[in-house]
Amino acid sequence: MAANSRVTIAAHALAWLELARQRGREVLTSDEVAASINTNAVIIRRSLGDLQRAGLVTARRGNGAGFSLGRPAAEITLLDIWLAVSPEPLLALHHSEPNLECPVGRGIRPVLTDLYDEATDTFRATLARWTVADVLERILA
Amino acid sequence: MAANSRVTIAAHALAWLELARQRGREVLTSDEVAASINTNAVIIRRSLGDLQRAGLVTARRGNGAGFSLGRPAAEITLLDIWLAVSPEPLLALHHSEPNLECPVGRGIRPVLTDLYDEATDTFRATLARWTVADVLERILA
DNA sequence: CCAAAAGCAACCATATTTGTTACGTCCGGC
DNA sequence: GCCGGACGTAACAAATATGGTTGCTTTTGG
Repeated sequence: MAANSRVTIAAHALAWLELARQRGREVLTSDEVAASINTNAVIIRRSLGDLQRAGLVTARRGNGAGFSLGRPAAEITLLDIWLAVSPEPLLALHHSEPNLECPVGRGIRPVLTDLYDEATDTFRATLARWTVADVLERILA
Repeated sequence: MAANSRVTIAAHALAWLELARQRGREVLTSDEVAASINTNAVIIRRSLGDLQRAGLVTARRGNGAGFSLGRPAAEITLLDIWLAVSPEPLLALHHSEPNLECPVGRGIRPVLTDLYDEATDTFRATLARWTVADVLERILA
């Protein structure tokens, strides 16, 4: 259980929702999504809950309820997913404050922050170039 | 203690080694490096041990020993550091195998692998544009 | 009203990271 | 050749995150 797989879970769920939609099933339950991903339904509800808060899916409760895409699959990028489910930085700064008596300890944090932000931005830009529709298309190809 | 700060620790240590070198101290002990980073000397020896295995620093043992840069600071990039300190994937695939009965479960892994690799490559490319000398220069500016 | 399904809280097991202690190993200097 | 300083490393603890599981509450269509 090292690196987190939340983007994977969420992308899988969205691709599956879209495929089901194309097949005429507008709504899937968390159990049905969980069956494809081979995990627990609670995990799916947690993940899709994040996506719902970001507007990427809609959830209906009550009898006959379930999840649907919140907007067309071609308008949901992997960046949208990443932002919805994984708010952690890719690289962390010091855990405890460095020694401010030392010139390096005093000045390094803003420099690394800038640098990490720059790298993270390029990472995000790549994710932004892919949509759920693209992913599903490549899966079915 | 969530996200790991190993790149930060290693970059800090290298910048500090370079500054010491410019000031005439070719060798620093793990205790001296730890003092700037405000952590334990064992953490430094572990981190610099990784860097040594990658050739980024040299370690001398015995009396009066310590660590020095393995090559000029202008020739050590942040990517070198990232690769040296055991880079985990930025995004993980499924934790347990998805349901292969489902078209999405069957096909999604290579697609996401490709996509994650592409994003990771751009992340790495940004790290590769920065050297320890650049970082130190910006710290002192 | 009822039943189905999301929402949610409380756990548990596992893994990782950082930190700490302790000890082995190496090696320059006396 | 010994000695002491410093790296190398193993073992362990505390804190945190993740994934998983169970059980209960809430919502809502029929």
